[in-house]
Amino acid sequence: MELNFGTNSLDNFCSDQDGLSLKPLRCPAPFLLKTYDLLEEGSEEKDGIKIVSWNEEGNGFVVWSPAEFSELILPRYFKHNNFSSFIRQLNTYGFKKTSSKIWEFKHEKFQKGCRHMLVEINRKKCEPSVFPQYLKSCSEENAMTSSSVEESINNHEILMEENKNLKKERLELQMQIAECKALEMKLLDCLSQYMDTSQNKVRRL
Amino acid sequence: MELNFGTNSLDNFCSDQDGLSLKPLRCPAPFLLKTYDLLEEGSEEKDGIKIVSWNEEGNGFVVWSPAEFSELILPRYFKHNNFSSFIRQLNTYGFKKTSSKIWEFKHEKFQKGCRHMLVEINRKKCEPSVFPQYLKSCSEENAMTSSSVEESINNHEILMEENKNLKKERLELQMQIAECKALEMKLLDCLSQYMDTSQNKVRRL
DNA sequence: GGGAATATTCCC
DNA sequence: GGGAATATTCCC
Repeated sequence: MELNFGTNSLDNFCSDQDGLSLKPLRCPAPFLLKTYDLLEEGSEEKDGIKIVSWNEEGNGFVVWSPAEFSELILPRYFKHNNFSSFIRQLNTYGFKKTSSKIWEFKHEKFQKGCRHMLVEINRKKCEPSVFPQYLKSCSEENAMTSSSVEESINNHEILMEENKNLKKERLELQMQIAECKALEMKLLDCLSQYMDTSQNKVRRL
Repeated sequence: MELNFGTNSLDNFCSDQDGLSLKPLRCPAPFLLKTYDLLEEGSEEKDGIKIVSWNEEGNGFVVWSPAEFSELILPRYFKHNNFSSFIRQLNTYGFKKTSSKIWEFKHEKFQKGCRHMLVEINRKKCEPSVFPQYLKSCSEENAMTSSSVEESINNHEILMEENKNLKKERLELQMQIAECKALEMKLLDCLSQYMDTSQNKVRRL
């Protein structure tokens, strides 16, 4: 079974140590904590050969032996033993592979001795571009060489599929709009605050 | 580690048995297959006491002993040993708890001896409540019962109409988003200009 | 029970 | 590398 590393909570707020002032403190994502801890918890070795470690500069890490890493390390920290799933997560959090020769990964905010910086690493949101590719949902099935009944059923299914996709797309667009509106509010808020501040500044002078 | 049950693929299409006609066949979701198999693979017992089994009528199943079920059964089929995660999945797929006294669950399409019916069980889609749900109605009409030719034509026209409207709506939403983005740009511009201006003002004073 | 975030898988 | 579906977790 999986080890438990203190913070398993999925939300990003923790209570303060003193238990009184409940100022919301950000917690790093579980994936980041586990990956960091995995590097700190002893230089992982097998038969005297390093499996995974921080790099020389301490500003990245190297998986020296992906096979051993997947088999021995991953299942101790995650619910799987697939190297590719681990990579997928690294990408999700914006890590970059630095070399085509070795499995070295870097992220500006992922550095040896800087566990506190992990909070600044954010999961990438999937933000569709302003005009999404509605070309994708277009159905391009030509294989209707059978009787007209089948054909009609087939057409029906294609229509249903397209319909379903359109509804999904609509929802996504509506959510995008909501996000835009939220951002507008923030900007307006920011603008008005700025105006206040600088007016005061002028007044004081 | 987890057992592997034939179909682990996450997409819902399988190739035909004969390997020639590649008509897409739906595969049940992994969760459903595992839950079904878990019930078929021997009456799970511990010390002569049933842990989980089909109910009398074979139209549902009962977790007789949640503690043993979580500890012994779940990790053999899933990547966890949490009863509540299992329940969460059941809810996601539309199962209903039938009693407040025992952990019995039913789904119309989940019946003993009917593994093939699992394909008809669909995951509930999460539609955020922020927006009006005037889209919730049409999703699962497969059963064209009797003199279905006229009906099918009728349905077809309705679908076409709905489809057309959806595309129109999409365009409108995309335009709304474009406007939002433009406004955002203006606001940002305004903000930066304002900052410049007021800094200059301060400098002059 | 279900919304929503993160994790894992599969596919392009 | 990343999109998208399903799985798992956490919270209300």
